[in-house]
Amino acid sequence: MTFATQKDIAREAGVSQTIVSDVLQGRPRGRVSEGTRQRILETARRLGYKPNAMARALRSRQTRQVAYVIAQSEIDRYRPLEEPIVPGLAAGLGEQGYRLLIEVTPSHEGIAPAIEEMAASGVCDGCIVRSFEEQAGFWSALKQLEHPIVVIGQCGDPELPSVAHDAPAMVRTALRHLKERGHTRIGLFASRRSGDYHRLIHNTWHEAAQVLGLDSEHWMSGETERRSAEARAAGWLSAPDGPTAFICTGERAAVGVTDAAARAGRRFGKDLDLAVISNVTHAWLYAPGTWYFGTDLEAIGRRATAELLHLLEDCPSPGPIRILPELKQV
Amino acid sequence: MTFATQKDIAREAGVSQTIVSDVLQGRPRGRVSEGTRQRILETARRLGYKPNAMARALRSRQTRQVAYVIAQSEIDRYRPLEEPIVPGLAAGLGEQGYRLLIEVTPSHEGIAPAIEEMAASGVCDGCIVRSFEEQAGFWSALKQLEHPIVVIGQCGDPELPSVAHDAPAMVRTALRHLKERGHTRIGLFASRRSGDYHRLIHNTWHEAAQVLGLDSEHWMSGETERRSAEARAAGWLSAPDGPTAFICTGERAAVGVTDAAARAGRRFGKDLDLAVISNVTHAWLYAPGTWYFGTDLEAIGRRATAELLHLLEDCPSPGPIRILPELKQV
DNA sequence: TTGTAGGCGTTATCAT
DNA sequence: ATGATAACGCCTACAA
Repeated sequence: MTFATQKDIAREAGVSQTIVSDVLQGRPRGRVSEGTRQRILETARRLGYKPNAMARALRSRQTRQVAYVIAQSEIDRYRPLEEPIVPGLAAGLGEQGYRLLIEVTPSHEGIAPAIEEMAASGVCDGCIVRSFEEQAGFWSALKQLEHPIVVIGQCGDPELPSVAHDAPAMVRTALRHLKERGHTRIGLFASRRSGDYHRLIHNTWHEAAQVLGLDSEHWMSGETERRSAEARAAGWLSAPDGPTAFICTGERAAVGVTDAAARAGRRFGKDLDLAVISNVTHAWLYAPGTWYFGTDLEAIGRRATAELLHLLEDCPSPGPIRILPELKQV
Repeated sequence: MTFATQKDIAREAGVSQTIVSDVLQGRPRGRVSEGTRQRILETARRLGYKPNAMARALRSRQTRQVAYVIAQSEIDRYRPLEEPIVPGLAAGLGEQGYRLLIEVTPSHEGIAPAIEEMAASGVCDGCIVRSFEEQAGFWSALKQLEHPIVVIGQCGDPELPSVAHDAPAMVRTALRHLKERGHTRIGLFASRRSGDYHRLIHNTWHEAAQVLGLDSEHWMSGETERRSAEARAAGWLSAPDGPTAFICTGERAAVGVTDAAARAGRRFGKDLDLAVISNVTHAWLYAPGTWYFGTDLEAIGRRATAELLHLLEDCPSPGPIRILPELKQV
C-alpha cells in the first residue's frame, strides 16, 4: 500500500509540485489562480492525499511529537502510567495537533540521557517528565539539558518548569476546615519515610496546627497500609480523649481508617471527620461524608502540555506551578 | 542546538559519507579497512552522533513507532489509559526498539479513520486498538484496513488478531472451584446490560451451572454498584437458605459484597467464599480469603506487542488469543 | 501567477 | 576498499 504524494497530485493536475505544496498548506505566496487552486484541492481529495509526517518533520525540524518520560523503577513503585495524567496529556496535545509518545527508561538515572538521545535523534520536540526522585543531582542533570522540559510532580528544583498540586496548602486547608467544623483533636496518618516531600508535609502540619492552636504531637502515625492503619485508628477511637477527626495522606491508610470507623459504629460527616490528602482516584471507595481533595490529575496533565507548548514557542520558563484542588465531600 | 550528522563525521574523518553510513549501521559491504572503521567509530563517538529518526523513517519507510488507539468516549467510561496495559505495551515495544504513541480519537467511529490517516501520513508502522464496542460494523471496518492491527479486549471479529482474557473459562473455573470447596448455592453479580460480552457471561454461567448440577436461576443480581450490591448481598446472607458463595464480575459489586459479609460477621475463605471475575487492580481492597483471577494486564499488553511485531514481519495473522489467568487468593 | 533548484539526513545502487 | 549519485516527501529561496 502506497500513498499519494504532492508529486502525484502535481502530475495529475498538470502543475508543479511547488504550487501543490503551497495550496495544500494554505500558504499565501503570490496568489494562485482560483482555477488551479480548485483543481489541486480536488485532485488531492480524490487521491486521498495526507502529508507525510516524517518528510515534514525532516524538513521543518519539528516532529510535533512530545514524549512522556518515566523510569521503569518508578513505574513498579508508583504506577505513574496508571494515573489520569496520561489521558490529560493525550487530550491536551491532541488538541494542538501534537502526538504523545511514551518513553520508559530503566532507572531514573537514565531519564536525562534518554531525553538527550531523543533530542539528538529528533524523535520529539519536547518532554514531560514524571519522577518521584528526591536527590538534587537528578534535577540539576535535567536542568542542564537544552531540550524543552516540563516536570509533573514535586520537582526538586525551583528553576525547572513544573506542575503539581500544592501539598502544603492542602494540609493547611484540611486542618483549617476540620477546625471550623469544631474539631480540636485531629489525628494524622502520614508516611515517615525520609525525603523532601514527606518532610514538607510534616513541617506544614506542625506549623499549621500551631497557628490554629491545635495539638500536633499527640495523634500521629506513620502507618500507610490498610490493616495497620485500621488497627491504629481503632485504638485511637476507643481512647477516652481520642481524636474526632483524621487526616490521611494515602489512600490505603484512609480506607483503613474508614474500616475502623465502621467497626466502631461511627459515621463520617457527623461526629467524626476524615480528610484525605492524596490523589483520590477511587472516591467510591470512601464512606459517604469523607472529605477529600479533588486533585484533577487529568487537568494537571493538560496544564503541563500547555506549559510545554509555551516553551516550544520560546516563551520564558514559568518555574513551579502549584495547584490547590477543591475540597469535596463524598 | 544542532547535532552531528553522518556528513559531519565524514568530513572530520576524511572519508565519504557513504562509508560512514555503512560502518555506523554495521552493513557488511565490500569490507572496510580496519583503520577507517576505527577512525569513523571514534569520530562518531567524539561528536556524539545519533542517527536522525525522521530521516531514517523517510528513507526506509519504517517509523519504528506503534500507536495505541483509544476513543475519548471510552476513556471517559472505562478508563483504558489507566490500565497496566500501557506500561506493558511500552515495555514490550521498548525492548524491540519501537516507541509507543498514544492516539485518542473522539469516538469509536473515529478509530478506523484515524488509523487510516496515520497509515497515510506514515506516523506509525502498526496499531494496537482497545475498544469495548459491541457492534459488528465497527469490527468489520477495522478488518478492512490494510494497516497491521492487534486488538486488545473482547473483539467482535474472530478474523482480527486480538488478545484478551478468556471470560467463559474464568466463569467455568470459578464455578468449578467453588463447587469443589463444597458450595452448592452460589450467587452471581453480573451486569444485565445488553451486549455480546454480558450475554456470553450469562450463557456460560447457566451452562456451567447445569453441568455441575447447580442452581443458576435463584441467586442472580444485575447490581454493579457498591451500595446496591451490598444491600442485595445482605438480603441474601440473611435468608435461611441463602447462597454460601458469590461470583462477582465487577470490582465495585465485589467490594459491596465484601462489606455485606463484614457487616454480617462472616469471613471469606472459611464458611463463605467470594470469587472475583474482573480486572483486579486493587487486590488490597478485598478481604483476606477472597478469590480472584490474577489477570495480568501488563502481560496482555506485552503479548499484544509481540503479536503486532510478528505481523510487521509479514507473519500470518494469529486470530483471537485468549488467556486464562490463574485463580489466586488474597 | 507559476516553475526550478537545492536541501533536510538517511539508505541503496551503482561505479571506480 | 571507497565514492558519487539518486532517491524518500516536503519546504523555501529565487527566477521567470
